[in-house]
Amino acid sequence: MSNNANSLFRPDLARCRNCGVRQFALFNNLTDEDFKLVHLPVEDLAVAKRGILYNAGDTAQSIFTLRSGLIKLVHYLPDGGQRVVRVVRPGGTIGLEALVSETFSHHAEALQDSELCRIPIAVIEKLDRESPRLHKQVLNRWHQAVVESDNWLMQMSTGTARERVARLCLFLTDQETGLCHLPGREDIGAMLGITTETASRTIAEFRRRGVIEFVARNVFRPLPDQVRAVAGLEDEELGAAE
Amino acid sequence: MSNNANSLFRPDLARCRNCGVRQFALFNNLTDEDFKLVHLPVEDLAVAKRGILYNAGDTAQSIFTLRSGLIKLVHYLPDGGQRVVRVVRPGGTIGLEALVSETFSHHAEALQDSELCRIPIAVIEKLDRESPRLHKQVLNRWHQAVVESDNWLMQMSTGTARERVARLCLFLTDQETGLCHLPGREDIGAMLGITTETASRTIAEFRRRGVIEFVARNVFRPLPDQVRAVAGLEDEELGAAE
DNA sequence: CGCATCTTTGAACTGGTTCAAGATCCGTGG
DNA sequence: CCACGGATCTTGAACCAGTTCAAAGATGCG
Repeated sequence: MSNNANSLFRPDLARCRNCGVRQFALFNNLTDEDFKLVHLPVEDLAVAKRGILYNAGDTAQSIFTLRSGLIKLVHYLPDGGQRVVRVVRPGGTIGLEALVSETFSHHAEALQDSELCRIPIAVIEKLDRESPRLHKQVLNRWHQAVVESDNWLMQMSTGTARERVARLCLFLTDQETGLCHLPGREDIGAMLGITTETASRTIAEFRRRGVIEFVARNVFRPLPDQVRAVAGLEDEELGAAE
Repeated sequence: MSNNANSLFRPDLARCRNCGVRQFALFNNLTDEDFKLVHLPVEDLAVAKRGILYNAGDTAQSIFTLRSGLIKLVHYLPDGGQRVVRVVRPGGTIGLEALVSETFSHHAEALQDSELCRIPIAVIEKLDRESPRLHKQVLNRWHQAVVESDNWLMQMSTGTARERVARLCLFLTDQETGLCHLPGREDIGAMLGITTETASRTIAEFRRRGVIEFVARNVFRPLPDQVRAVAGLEDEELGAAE
Protein backbone atom coordinates (compact mmCIF):
# COMPACT_ATOMS: atom_id res chain seq x y z
CA MET A 1 0.00 0.00 0.00
CA SER A 2 2.48 2.64 1.18
CA ASN A 3 4.33 4.04 -1.81
CA ASN A 4 7.55 4.70 0.07
CA ALA A 5 9.87 6.28 -2.44
CA ASN A 6 12.69 5.73 0.00
CA SER A 7 15.88 3.77 -0.19
CA LEU A 8 14.30 0.48 0.75
CA PHE A 9 13.36 -0.34 -2.80
CA ARG A 10 15.48 -0.36 -5.90
CA PRO A 11 14.04 2.18 -8.25
CA ASP A 12 13.76 2.06 -12.01
CA LEU A 13 13.68 -0.74 -14.45
CA ALA A 14 17.33 -0.73 -15.33
CA ARG A 15 17.88 -3.83 -13.30
CA CYS A 16 15.05 -5.70 -14.97
CA ARG A 17 17.12 -6.31 -18.05
CA ASN A 18 19.62 -8.32 -16.11
CA CYS A 19 17.01 -10.03 -14.05
CA GLY A 20 18.11 -13.49 -13.05
CA VAL A 21 14.74 -14.81 -13.98
CA ARG A 22 15.40 -15.84 -17.55
CA GLN A 23 13.05 -15.60 -20.54
CA PHE A 24 10.14 -15.55 -18.21
CA ALA A 25 10.47 -12.11 -16.77
CA LEU A 26 7.92 -9.73 -18.08
CA PHE A 27 10.47 -7.17 -19.21
CA ASN A 28 12.99 -9.53 -20.66
CA ASN A 29 13.03 -8.41 -24.26
CA LEU A 30 12.60 -4.69 -23.99
CA THR A 31 14.99 -2.31 -25.70
CA ASP A 32 16.80 0.63 -24.16
CA GLU A 33 14.22 2.76 -25.91
CA ASP A 34 11.49 1.04 -24.00
CA PHE A 35 13.22 1.48 -20.69
CA LYS A 36 13.68 5.17 -21.21
CA LEU A 37 9.93 5.51 -21.19
CA VAL A 38 9.60 4.67 -17.57
CA HIS A 39 10.75 6.14 -14.33
CA LEU A 40 8.17 4.72 -12.05
CA PRO A 41 9.21 2.62 -9.12
CA VAL A 42 9.34 -1.11 -9.31
CA GLU A 43 9.48 -2.48 -5.82
CA ASP A 44 11.29 -5.47 -4.51
CA LEU A 45 9.03 -7.50 -2.32
CA ALA A 46 9.49 -10.53 -0.12
CA VAL A 47 6.70 -12.68 1.20
CA ALA A 48 7.41 -15.34 3.79
CA LYS A 49 5.92 -18.80 3.58
CA ARG A 50 2.23 -18.62 4.50
CA GLY A 51 2.30 -14.89 3.89
CA ILE A 52 -0.51 -13.26 1.94
CA LEU A 53 0.35 -11.31 -1.20
CA TYR A 54 -3.21 -10.11 -1.58
CA ASN A 55 -6.75 -11.18 -0.87
CA ALA A 56 -9.67 -11.45 -3.24
CA GLY A 57 -11.40 -8.10 -3.38
CA ASP A 58 -8.31 -6.07 -2.49
CA THR A 59 -7.97 -3.04 -4.70
CA ALA A 60 -5.53 -3.93 -7.43
CA GLN A 61 -2.95 -1.33 -8.39
CA SER A 62 0.01 -3.52 -9.21
CA ILE A 63 0.88 -6.74 -10.89
CA PHE A 64 3.66 -9.02 -9.70
CA THR A 65 6.43 -11.05 -11.20
CA LEU A 66 7.65 -13.98 -9.15
CA ARG A 67 11.43 -14.16 -8.94
CA SER A 68 11.73 -17.05 -6.53
CA GLY A 69 9.46 -19.15 -4.38
CA LEU A 70 5.98 -20.43 -5.05
CA ILE A 71 2.60 -18.73 -4.88
CA LYS A 72 -0.81 -20.33 -4.80
CA LEU A 73 -3.94 -18.66 -6.12
CA VAL A 74 -6.94 -19.71 -4.09
CA HIS A 75 -10.71 -19.54 -4.18
CA TYR A 76 -12.54 -20.09 -0.94
CA LEU A 77 -15.60 -22.29 -1.14
CA PRO A 78 -18.98 -21.46 0.34
CA ASP A 79 -18.41 -24.19 2.92
CA GLY A 80 -15.20 -22.56 4.11
CA GLY A 81 -12.89 -24.97 2.36
CA GLN A 82 -10.43 -23.77 -0.21
CA ARG A 83 -9.57 -24.80 -3.72
CA VAL A 84 -6.25 -23.96 -5.30
CA VAL A 85 -6.99 -22.62 -8.73
CA ARG A 86 -3.40 -22.31 -9.92
CA VAL A 87 0.17 -22.30 -8.64
CA VAL A 88 2.66 -19.81 -9.98
CA ARG A 89 6.33 -20.66 -10.30
CA PRO A 90 9.29 -18.32 -10.68
CA GLY A 91 9.05 -16.28 -13.83
CA GLY A 92 5.27 -16.25 -13.71
CA THR A 93 3.10 -13.17 -13.57
CA ILE A 94 0.55 -12.69 -10.81
CA GLY A 95 -2.46 -10.43 -10.62
CA LEU A 96 -2.79 -9.51 -14.28
CA GLU A 97 -6.44 -8.81 -13.60
CA ALA A 98 -5.29 -5.51 -12.14
CA LEU A 99 -5.08 -4.27 -15.72
CA VAL A 100 -8.79 -4.64 -16.31
CA SER A 101 -10.39 -4.86 -12.92
CA GLU A 102 -10.56 -2.76 -9.78
CA THR A 103 -9.87 -5.68 -7.51
CA PHE A 104 -8.02 -8.96 -7.33
CA SER A 105 -10.07 -12.02 -7.89
CA HIS A 106 -8.07 -14.61 -5.95
CA HIS A 107 -6.24 -14.92 -2.71
CA ALA A 108 -2.51 -15.12 -3.36
CA GLU A 109 -0.53 -16.87 -0.66
CA ALA A 110 3.09 -17.95 -0.53
CA LEU A 111 3.73 -21.69 -0.33
CA GLN A 112 7.42 -20.97 0.14
CA ASP A 113 9.42 -17.90 1.01
CA SER A 114 9.10 -15.85 -2.13
CA GLU A 115 10.63 -12.82 -3.80
CA LEU A 116 8.64 -10.74 -6.20
CA CYS A 117 8.67 -7.51 -8.14
CA ARG A 118 5.68 -5.28 -7.70
CA ILE A 119 4.99 -3.32 -10.84
CA PRO A 120 2.42 -0.53 -10.67
CA ILE A 121 -0.17 -0.86 -13.38
CA ALA A 122 0.63 2.67 -14.46
CA VAL A 123 3.99 1.38 -15.65
CA ILE A 124 2.45 -1.43 -17.59
CA GLU A 125 -0.19 0.75 -19.10
CA LYS A 126 2.35 3.27 -20.27
CA LEU A 127 4.67 0.70 -21.75
CA ASP A 128 1.72 -1.16 -23.15
CA ARG A 129 0.75 1.93 -25.06
CA GLU A 130 4.19 2.95 -26.18
CA SER A 131 6.17 -0.22 -26.62
CA PRO A 132 4.78 -2.77 -29.06
CA ARG A 133 7.19 -5.28 -27.59
CA LEU A 134 5.83 -5.07 -24.12
CA HIS A 135 2.34 -4.98 -25.47
CA LYS A 136 2.91 -8.33 -27.06
CA GLN A 137 4.48 -9.54 -23.84
CA VAL A 138 1.40 -8.62 -21.89
CA LEU A 139 -0.86 -10.48 -24.26
CA ASN A 140 1.53 -13.38 -24.01
CA ARG A 141 1.33 -13.34 -20.26
CA TRP A 142 -2.37 -13.42 -20.43
CA HIS A 143 -2.29 -16.30 -22.79
CA GLN A 144 0.09 -18.01 -20.45
CA ALA A 145 -2.38 -17.63 -17.62
CA VAL A 146 -5.12 -19.29 -19.64
CA VAL A 147 -2.85 -22.11 -20.72
CA GLU A 148 -1.72 -22.73 -17.18
CA SER A 149 -5.25 -22.62 -15.93
CA ASP A 150 -6.30 -25.23 -18.46
CA ASN A 151 -3.29 -27.38 -17.73
CA TRP A 152 -3.95 -27.16 -14.03
CA LEU A 153 -7.43 -28.50 -14.61
CA MET A 154 -6.13 -31.32 -16.76
CA GLN A 155 -3.23 -32.29 -14.56
CA MET A 156 -4.61 -31.77 -11.11
CA SER A 157 -8.31 -32.47 -11.43
CA THR A 158 -8.33 -35.48 -13.70
CA GLY A 159 -7.65 -39.14 -12.98
CA THR A 160 -7.00 -41.04 -9.77
CA ALA A 161 -5.45 -39.59 -6.65
CA ARG A 162 -2.23 -41.44 -7.45
CA GLU A 163 -2.02 -39.87 -10.89
CA ARG A 164 -2.70 -36.41 -9.54
CA VAL A 165 -0.12 -36.61 -6.81
CA ALA A 166 2.43 -37.90 -9.30
CA ARG A 167 1.69 -35.01 -11.66
CA LEU A 168 1.97 -32.55 -8.80
CA CYS A 169 5.39 -33.99 -7.94
CA LEU A 170 6.53 -33.48 -11.51
CA PHE A 171 5.11 -29.99 -11.52
CA LEU A 172 6.92 -29.07 -8.34
CA THR A 173 10.24 -30.71 -9.15
CA ASP A 174 13.08 -28.30 -9.62
CA GLN A 175 14.90 -29.20 -12.81
CA GLU A 176 18.18 -27.92 -11.41
CA THR A 177 18.34 -29.99 -8.27
CA GLY A 178 15.90 -32.71 -9.18
CA LEU A 179 14.25 -32.16 -5.83
CA CYS A 180 10.58 -31.73 -5.06
CA HIS A 181 9.42 -29.55 -2.18
CA LEU A 182 5.90 -30.59 -1.31
CA PRO A 183 3.58 -28.19 0.47
CA GLY A 184 1.54 -29.20 3.50
CA ARG A 185 -0.89 -32.05 3.04
CA GLU A 186 -3.83 -29.75 3.36
CA ASP A 187 -2.60 -27.59 0.50
CA ILE A 188 -2.02 -30.68 -1.57
CA GLY A 189 -5.59 -31.67 -0.90
CA ALA A 190 -6.87 -28.27 -1.98
CA MET A 191 -4.81 -28.48 -5.16
CA LEU A 192 -5.89 -31.94 -6.20
CA GLY A 193 -9.44 -32.01 -4.92
CA ILE A 194 -8.74 -34.85 -2.49
CA THR A 195 -8.59 -35.12 1.30
CA THR A 196 -5.45 -34.57 3.33
CA GLU A 197 -5.59 -38.21 4.39
CA THR A 198 -5.58 -39.46 0.84
CA ALA A 199 -2.71 -37.12 0.03
CA SER A 200 -0.77 -38.45 2.98
CA ARG A 201 -1.48 -42.08 2.19
CA THR A 202 -0.57 -41.68 -1.44
CA ILE A 203 2.74 -40.06 -0.66
CA ALA A 204 3.49 -42.76 1.89
CA GLU A 205 2.75 -45.37 -0.74
CA PHE A 206 5.04 -43.66 -3.26
CA ARG A 207 7.80 -43.78 -0.69
CA ARG A 208 7.25 -47.44 0.03
CA ARG A 209 7.20 -48.31 -3.64
CA GLY A 210 10.33 -46.29 -4.26
CA VAL A 211 8.64 -43.86 -6.61
CA ILE A 212 10.06 -41.00 -4.58
CA GLU A 213 12.89 -40.93 -2.05
CA PHE A 214 12.69 -39.09 1.23
CA VAL A 215 15.30 -36.35 1.50
CA ALA A 216 14.06 -34.13 4.28
CA ARG A 217 10.77 -33.06 5.76
CA ASN A 218 8.52 -32.48 2.76
CA VAL A 219 11.45 -32.71 0.38
CA PHE A 220 11.69 -35.69 -1.93
CA ARG A 221 13.72 -36.92 -4.85
CA PRO A 222 11.31 -38.27 -7.43
CA LEU A 223 12.46 -41.13 -9.66
CA PRO A 224 11.47 -39.48 -12.93
CA ASP A 225 10.51 -42.57 -14.93
CA GLN A 226 8.62 -44.09 -12.04
CA VAL A 227 6.69 -40.92 -11.38
CA ARG A 228 5.86 -40.38 -15.02
CA ALA A 229 4.60 -43.90 -15.30
CA VAL A 230 2.29 -43.40 -12.33
CA ALA A 231 1.18 -40.02 -13.65
CA GLY A 232 -0.11 -41.78 -16.74
CA LEU A 233 2.10 -39.97 -19.19
CA GLU A 234 5.12 -41.37 -20.87
CA ASP A 235 6.16 -38.68 -23.33
CA GLU A 236 4.37 -35.51 -22.43
CA GLU A 237 6.41 -32.77 -20.96
CA LEU A 238 5.21 -31.18 -17.80
CA GLY A 239 6.79 -28.60 -15.67
CA ALA A 240 8.78 -26.51 -18.09
CA ALA A 241 6.76 -23.34 -18.40
CA GLU A 242 6.37 -22.26 -22.04
CA MET B 1 -9.30 -21.24 -44.85
CA SER B 2 -10.53 -19.96 -48.22
CA ASN B 3 -10.81 -16.21 -48.02
CA ASN B 4 -13.73 -15.95 -50.41
CA ALA B 5 -14.46 -12.28 -50.72
CA ASN B 6 -17.70 -13.18 -52.38
CA SER B 7 -21.27 -12.45 -51.55
CA LEU B 8 -21.66 -15.33 -49.16
CA PHE B 9 -20.36 -13.35 -46.25
CA ARG B 10 -21.41 -10.00 -44.97
CA PRO B 11 -18.45 -7.71 -45.27
CA ASP B 12 -17.40 -4.92 -42.95
CA LEU B 13 -17.99 -4.31 -39.35
CA ALA B 14 -20.88 -1.94 -39.76
CA ARG B 15 -23.28 -4.62 -38.63
CA CYS B 16 -21.28 -5.41 -35.53
CA ARG B 17 -22.56 -2.34 -33.80
CA ASN B 18 -26.10 -3.57 -33.95
CA CYS B 19 -25.12 -7.08 -33.15
CA GLY B 20 -27.89 -8.89 -31.34
CA VAL B 21 -25.39 -10.22 -28.92
CA ARG B 22 -25.56 -7.55 -26.26
CA GLN B 23 -22.71 -6.19 -24.16
CA PHE B 24 -20.77 -9.32 -24.75
CA ALA B 25 -19.82 -8.89 -28.36
CA LEU B 26 -16.24 -7.97 -28.85
CA PHE B 27 -16.96 -4.85 -30.85
CA ASN B 28 -19.85 -3.57 -28.82
CA ASN B 29 -18.47 -0.27 -27.63
CA LEU B 30 -16.46 0.92 -30.58
CA THR B 31 -17.01 4.36 -32.05
CA ASP B 32 -17.59 5.24 -35.67
CA GLU B 33 -14.00 6.33 -35.70
CA ASP B 34 -12.92 2.87 -34.79
CA PHE B 35 -15.02 1.27 -37.45
CA LYS B 36 -13.61 3.45 -40.13
CA LEU B 37 -10.24 1.88 -39.49
CA VAL B 38 -11.27 -1.46 -40.84
CA HIS B 39 -12.37 -2.82 -44.13
CA LEU B 40 -11.38 -6.38 -43.66
CA PRO B 41 -13.94 -9.11 -43.95
CA VAL B 42 -15.71 -10.48 -40.95
CA GLU B 43 -17.33 -13.74 -41.92
CA ASP B 44 -20.56 -15.21 -40.77
CA LEU B 45 -20.09 -18.80 -39.86
CA ALA B 46 -22.41 -21.62 -38.88
CA VAL B 47 -21.33 -24.83 -37.22
CA ALA B 48 -23.79 -27.66 -36.79
CA LYS B 49 -24.04 -29.65 -33.60
CA ARG B 50 -21.05 -31.98 -33.33
CA GLY B 51 -19.26 -29.88 -35.95
CA ILE B 52 -15.63 -28.94 -35.41
CA LEU B 53 -14.70 -25.26 -35.36
CA TYR B 54 -11.00 -26.07 -35.20
CA ASN B 55 -8.64 -28.70 -33.86
CA ALA B 56 -5.67 -28.28 -31.58
CA GLY B 57 -2.65 -27.53 -33.70
CA ASP B 58 -4.58 -25.96 -36.57
CA THR B 59 -2.94 -22.78 -37.78
CA ALA B 60 -4.75 -19.92 -36.12
CA GLN B 61 -5.54 -16.90 -38.25
CA SER B 62 -8.85 -15.84 -36.81
CA ILE B 63 -10.66 -15.50 -33.55
CA PHE B 64 -14.36 -16.13 -33.13
CA THR B 65 -17.28 -14.58 -31.38
CA LEU B 66 -20.16 -16.86 -30.55
CA ARG B 67 -23.54 -15.39 -31.48
CA SER B 68 -25.70 -18.36 -30.66
CA GLY B 69 -25.27 -21.97 -29.68
CA LEU B 70 -22.70 -23.57 -27.44
CA ILE B 71 -19.07 -24.51 -28.02
CA LYS B 72 -16.90 -26.81 -25.96
CA LEU B 73 -13.14 -26.49 -25.73
CA VAL B 74 -11.56 -29.89 -25.32
CA HIS B 75 -8.25 -31.45 -24.47
CA TYR B 76 -7.72 -35.05 -25.44
CA LEU B 77 -6.07 -37.21 -22.83
CA PRO B 78 -3.16 -39.55 -23.53
CA ASP B 79 -5.53 -42.48 -22.98
CA GLY B 80 -7.85 -41.26 -25.73
CA GLY B 81 -10.45 -39.87 -23.38
CA GLN B 82 -11.39 -36.23 -23.48
CA ARG B 83 -11.73 -33.52 -20.89
CA VAL B 84 -13.80 -30.43 -21.48
CA VAL B 85 -11.70 -27.51 -20.39
CA ARG B 86 -14.32 -24.81 -20.84
CA VAL B 87 -17.69 -24.20 -22.45
CA VAL B 88 -18.35 -20.96 -24.28
CA ARG B 89 -21.80 -19.40 -24.34
CA PRO B 90 -23.18 -16.78 -26.71
CA GLY B 91 -21.24 -13.55 -26.45
CA GLY B 92 -18.03 -15.34 -25.60
CA THR B 93 -14.80 -15.13 -27.54
CA ILE B 94 -13.08 -18.25 -28.85
CA GLY B 95 -9.54 -18.80 -29.99
CA LEU B 96 -7.91 -15.69 -28.54
CA GLU B 97 -4.65 -17.60 -28.56
CA ALA B 98 -4.50 -16.81 -32.28
CA LEU B 99 -3.23 -13.39 -31.25
CA VAL B 100 -0.06 -14.76 -29.70
CA SER B 101 0.37 -18.25 -31.05
CA GLU B 102 0.67 -19.88 -34.44
CA THR B 103 -1.82 -22.57 -33.64
CA PHE B 104 -4.94 -23.26 -31.63
CA SER B 105 -4.43 -25.07 -28.38
CA HIS B 106 -7.81 -26.77 -27.97
CA HIS B 107 -10.32 -28.62 -30.02
CA ALA B 108 -13.43 -26.49 -30.42
CA GLU B 109 -16.61 -28.44 -31.10
CA ALA B 110 -20.23 -27.35 -31.22
CA LEU B 111 -22.52 -28.82 -28.57
CA GLN B 112 -25.47 -27.20 -30.32
CA ASP B 113 -25.99 -25.67 -33.73
CA SER B 114 -24.00 -22.48 -33.45
CA GLU B 115 -23.53 -19.20 -35.25
CA LEU B 116 -20.28 -17.33 -35.01
CA CYS B 117 -18.35 -14.43 -36.45
CA ARG B 118 -14.89 -15.21 -37.71
CA ILE B 119 -12.62 -12.22 -37.27
CA PRO B 120 -9.19 -12.33 -38.93
CA ILE B 121 -6.45 -11.54 -36.47
CA ALA B 122 -5.27 -8.82 -38.83
CA VAL B 123 -8.43 -6.91 -37.97
CA ILE B 124 -7.90 -7.30 -34.28
CA GLU B 125 -4.25 -6.39 -34.48
CA LYS B 126 -5.02 -3.25 -36.42
CA LEU B 127 -7.79 -2.14 -34.13
CA ASP B 128 -5.75 -3.19 -31.14
CA ARG B 129 -3.03 -0.80 -32.24
CA GLU B 130 -5.24 2.06 -33.24
CA SER B 131 -8.24 1.95 -30.99
CA PRO B 132 -7.63 2.13 -27.26
CA ARG B 133 -11.19 1.02 -26.73
CA LEU B 134 -10.80 -2.24 -28.54
CA HIS B 135 -7.44 -2.73 -26.98
CA LYS B 136 -9.06 -2.65 -23.59
CA GLN B 137 -11.75 -4.95 -24.88
CA VAL B 138 -9.19 -7.50 -25.95
CA LEU B 139 -7.52 -7.45 -22.56
CA ASN B 140 -10.95 -7.80 -21.03
CA ARG B 141 -11.70 -10.80 -23.15
CA TRP B 142 -8.53 -12.39 -22.06
CA HIS B 143 -9.33 -11.73 -18.48
CA GLN B 144 -12.73 -13.18 -19.07
CA ALA B 145 -11.15 -16.37 -20.37
CA VAL B 146 -9.08 -16.74 -17.23
CA VAL B 147 -12.03 -16.05 -14.98
CA GLU B 148 -14.15 -18.56 -16.79
CA SER B 149 -11.40 -21.10 -16.70
CA ASP B 150 -11.07 -20.71 -12.96
CA ASN B 151 -14.81 -20.84 -12.46
CA TRP B 152 -15.06 -23.93 -14.57
CA LEU B 153 -12.54 -25.60 -12.31
CA MET B 154 -14.42 -24.55 -9.20
CA GLN B 155 -17.88 -25.37 -10.44
CA MET B 156 -17.32 -28.48 -12.47
CA SER B 157 -14.39 -30.20 -10.80
CA THR B 158 -15.18 -29.71 -7.15
CA GLY B 159 -17.63 -31.52 -4.89
CA THR B 160 -19.84 -34.54 -5.37
CA ALA B 161 -21.27 -35.68 -8.69
CA ARG B 162 -24.68 -34.41 -7.59
CA GLU B 163 -23.30 -30.95 -6.91
CA ARG B 164 -21.46 -30.83 -10.21
CA VAL B 165 -24.43 -31.89 -12.27
CA ALA B 166 -26.59 -29.34 -10.48
CA ARG B 167 -24.07 -26.60 -11.21
CA LEU B 168 -23.89 -27.65 -14.82
CA CYS B 169 -27.66 -27.40 -15.05
CA LEU B 170 -27.54 -23.87 -13.71
CA PHE B 171 -24.73 -23.00 -16.07
CA LEU B 172 -26.65 -24.28 -19.06
CA THR B 173 -30.04 -22.87 -18.15
CA ASP B 174 -31.26 -20.18 -20.48
CA GLN B 175 -32.45 -17.25 -18.39
CA GLU B 176 -35.02 -16.32 -21.01
CA THR B 177 -36.86 -19.59 -21.26
CA GLY B 178 -35.81 -21.15 -17.99
CA LEU B 179 -34.93 -24.27 -19.92
CA CYS B 180 -31.80 -26.35 -19.77
CA HIS B 181 -30.50 -28.18 -22.83
CA LEU B 182 -28.19 -30.90 -21.63
CA PRO B 183 -25.55 -32.31 -23.94
CA GLY B 184 -25.01 -36.04 -24.36
CA ARG B 185 -24.09 -38.00 -21.26
CA GLU B 186 -20.61 -38.59 -22.51
CA ASP B 187 -19.99 -34.86 -22.88
CA ILE B 188 -21.38 -34.30 -19.43
CA GLY B 189 -18.94 -36.86 -18.13
CA ALA B 190 -16.03 -35.13 -19.86
CA MET B 191 -17.12 -31.81 -18.39
CA LEU B 192 -17.51 -32.97 -14.83
CA GLY B 193 -14.81 -35.59 -14.62
CA ILE B 194 -17.30 -38.40 -13.96
CA THR B 195 -18.49 -41.41 -15.94
CA THR B 196 -21.42 -41.35 -18.32
CA GLU B 197 -23.23 -43.79 -16.07
CA THR B 198 -22.93 -41.55 -13.06
CA ALA B 199 -24.13 -38.62 -15.13
CA SER B 200 -27.12 -40.61 -16.29
CA ARG B 201 -27.97 -41.89 -12.82
CA THR B 202 -27.66 -38.46 -11.27
CA ILE B 203 -29.96 -36.88 -13.82
CA ALA B 204 -32.46 -39.69 -13.38
CA GLU B 205 -32.36 -39.09 -9.64
CA PHE B 206 -32.93 -35.36 -10.12
CA ARG B 207 -35.97 -36.17 -12.18
CA ARG B 208 -37.35 -38.56 -9.61
CA ARG B 209 -36.81 -36.10 -6.81
CA GLY B 210 -38.40 -33.33 -8.83
CA VAL B 211 -35.28 -31.20 -8.96
CA ILE B 212 -35.70 -30.92 -12.70
CA GLU B 213 -38.70 -31.61 -14.91
CA PHE B 214 -38.48 -33.48 -18.16
CA VAL B 215 -39.55 -31.34 -21.13
CA ALA B 216 -38.15 -33.13 -24.12
CA ARG B 217 -35.19 -35.30 -24.99
CA ASN B 218 -32.27 -33.71 -23.16
CA VAL B 219 -34.32 -30.64 -22.35
CA PHE B 220 -35.32 -30.00 -18.76
CA ARG B 221 -36.89 -27.33 -16.66
CA PRO B 222 -34.83 -26.97 -13.50
CA LEU B 223 -36.56 -25.92 -10.29
CA PRO B 224 -34.15 -23.11 -9.44
CA ASP B 225 -34.27 -23.31 -5.65
CA GLN B 226 -34.05 -27.06 -5.65
CA VAL B 227 -31.11 -27.09 -8.00
CA ARG B 228 -29.28 -24.40 -6.13
CA ALA B 229 -29.74 -26.26 -2.92
CA VAL B 230 -28.24 -29.41 -4.43
CA ALA B 231 -25.42 -27.42 -6.03
CA GLY B 232 -24.37 -26.36 -2.57
CA LEU B 233 -24.86 -22.65 -3.11
CA GLU B 234 -27.68 -20.62 -1.81
CA ASP B 235 -26.75 -17.07 -2.73
CA GLU B 236 -24.00 -17.21 -5.31
CA GLU B 237 -24.87 -16.27 -8.81
CA LEU B 238 -23.88 -18.62 -11.55
CA GLY B 239 -24.55 -18.44 -15.20
CA ALA B 240 -24.81 -14.76 -15.92
CA ALA B 241 -21.49 -13.96 -17.53
CA GLU B 242 -20.17 -10.72 -16.04
C1' DC C 1 -38.10 -52.68 -40.30
C1' DG C 2 -33.51 -53.19 -38.67
C1' DC C 3 -29.15 -51.63 -37.26
C1' DA C 4 -26.22 -48.36 -34.75
C1' DT C 5 -25.90 -45.23 -31.15
C1' DC C 6 -27.09 -43.47 -26.89
C1' DT C 7 -29.28 -43.89 -22.42
C1' DT C 8 -30.83 -46.20 -18.46
C1' DT C 9 -30.55 -49.59 -14.90
C1' DG C 10 -28.56 -53.35 -12.15
C1' DA C 11 -25.04 -55.48 -9.18
C1' DA C 12 -20.38 -56.19 -7.70
C1' DC C 13 -16.41 -53.87 -6.66
C1' DT C 14 -13.06 -50.25 -5.27
C1' DG C 15 -10.86 -45.89 -4.48
C1' DG C 16 -11.52 -42.37 -1.61
C1' DT C 17 -13.79 -40.39 2.39
C1' DT C 18 -14.78 -40.15 7.12
C1' DC C 19 -13.96 -40.50 11.81
C1' DA C 20 -10.82 -41.55 15.25
C1' DA C 21 -6.50 -42.55 17.41
C1' DG C 22 -1.42 -42.28 17.46
C1' DA C 23 2.98 -40.49 15.95
C1' DT C 24 6.00 -36.84 14.70
C1' DC C 25 7.56 -32.30 14.35
C1' DC C 26 8.52 -27.75 16.15
C1' DG C 27 8.42 -23.56 18.71
C1' DT C 28 8.23 -21.90 23.53
C1' DG C 29 9.24 -21.36 27.97
C1' DG C 30 11.03 -23.17 31.99
C1' DC D 1 18.80 -28.41 27.23
C1' DC D 2 14.80 -30.60 27.89
C1' DA D 3 9.93 -30.90 28.53
C1' DC D 4 5.46 -29.38 27.20
C1' DG D 5 1.62 -28.31 23.95
C1' DG D 6 -0.27 -27.33 19.58
C1' DA D 7 -0.18 -28.32 14.92
C1' DT D 8 0.69 -31.38 11.28
C1' DC D 9 1.21 -35.91 9.51
C1' DT D 10 0.35 -40.86 9.50
C1' DT D 11 -2.29 -44.99 10.02
C1' DG D 12 -6.35 -47.89 10.81
C1' DA D 13 -11.09 -49.48 9.94
C1' DA D 14 -15.83 -48.80 8.49
C1' DC D 15 -18.43 -46.78 5.15
C1' DC D 16 -20.06 -44.87 0.82
C1' DA D 17 -19.95 -42.47 -3.63
C1' DG D 18 -18.65 -43.49 -7.90
C1' DT D 19 -16.66 -46.89 -11.14
C1' DT D 20 -16.87 -50.94 -13.81
C1' DC D 21 -18.86 -54.42 -16.43
C1' DA D 22 -22.88 -56.10 -18.43
C1' DA D 23 -27.32 -56.15 -20.30
C1' DA D 24 -31.67 -54.26 -21.33
C1' DG D 25 -34.45 -50.20 -23.09
C1' DA D 26 -34.79 -45.93 -26.14
C1' DT D 27 -34.07 -43.27 -30.03
C1' DG D 28 -33.04 -42.09 -34.51
C1' DC D 29 -31.95 -42.95 -39.39
C1' DG D 30 -31.52 -45.21 -43.84
